[in-house]
Amino acid sequence: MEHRIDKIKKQLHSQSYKLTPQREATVRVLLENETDHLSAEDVYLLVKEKAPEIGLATVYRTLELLSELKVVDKINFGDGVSRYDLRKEGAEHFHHHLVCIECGAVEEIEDDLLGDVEKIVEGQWGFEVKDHRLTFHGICKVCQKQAVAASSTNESN
Amino acid sequence: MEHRIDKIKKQLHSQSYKLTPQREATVRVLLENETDHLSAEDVYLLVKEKAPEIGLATVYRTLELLSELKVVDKINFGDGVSRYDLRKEGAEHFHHHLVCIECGAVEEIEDDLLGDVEKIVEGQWGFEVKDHRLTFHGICKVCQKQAVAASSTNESN
DNA sequence: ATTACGGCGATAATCATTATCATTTTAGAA
DNA sequence: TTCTAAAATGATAATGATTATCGCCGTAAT
Repeated sequence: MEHRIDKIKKQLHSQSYKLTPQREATVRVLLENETDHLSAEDVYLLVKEKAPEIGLATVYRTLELLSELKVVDKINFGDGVSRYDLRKEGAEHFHHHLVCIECGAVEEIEDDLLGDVEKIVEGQWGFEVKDHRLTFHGICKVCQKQAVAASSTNESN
Repeated sequence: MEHRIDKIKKQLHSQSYKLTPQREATVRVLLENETDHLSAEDVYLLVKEKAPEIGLATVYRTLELLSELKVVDKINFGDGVSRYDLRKEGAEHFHHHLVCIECGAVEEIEDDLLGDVEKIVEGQWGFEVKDHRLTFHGICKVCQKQAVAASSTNESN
């Protein structure tokens, strides 16, 4: 953890930004909730537990800054809010998401699934790919099971 | 065009919705600007040219309705607004986008690039894919050329 | 003709995000 | 260490997209 904080600190310094206590607290919250997809409000509430004096605007500013530095990715699942997702260590590409349309659960996929597709896009469309966003919408394992269970209960229908 | 309007009319009727003049005017605007990615405000202004009495709220309501019926897809490129994109005739899948980070141009790709990837997701993660969103961010052909031109002009640097 | 209801337009309300501004903190320079 | 300019912060106002409300209208069935 400290290692990753240090790394982010260096990234900030390289652009002559500082790792202020507020920024550090925000980064720690992101690290501690790496598997979630927190909104700015979520982050704000969590940071407040450790640093109650922080303001919402500062959280927004910090998330925006981290986003510019590509430390986090700003994503949007179609509900009205932006969510912030820490890039994995040394991750070249943005990871992918599986969003369940039943329960809303979001699962992450780290594997690079798009290598071939990117080659096609670059070759066939002459488009120089810098990043991508891939989200699948569908039914997660858990909800599939529940659907099966529900249909066997109501077999009379 | 009339054929597609008819089809949408039937889709509405099948859920006991009506194709009112306002809804028809909105659909026509979408059909006439099929290659664009209009925001609700954009649609509103265009519909107003034909039907000046229409209200913004009605446009939002209509777009929401069409979205539920899967006649349009609601997409989000990270600027603060939702955009609405007509599904192609008989398109099984949502199409993909290439967004240029230089000039903001958006190109569409109709080809199904994700067949193999979806198989992996279904097989390896047990996730039942219903739909997907794929957007590449990068540099479009035009901006690539301009970058080359600019660098040859400034070769002294 | 009456009524019930879906749909409408105008506009107020909401909610996430951004801008403003006075104050505080910080990193060097003196 | 003290001073100073720039950067950062917190509180809050402003913005802007979207949604909710509400009174009214047109239609279709009674």
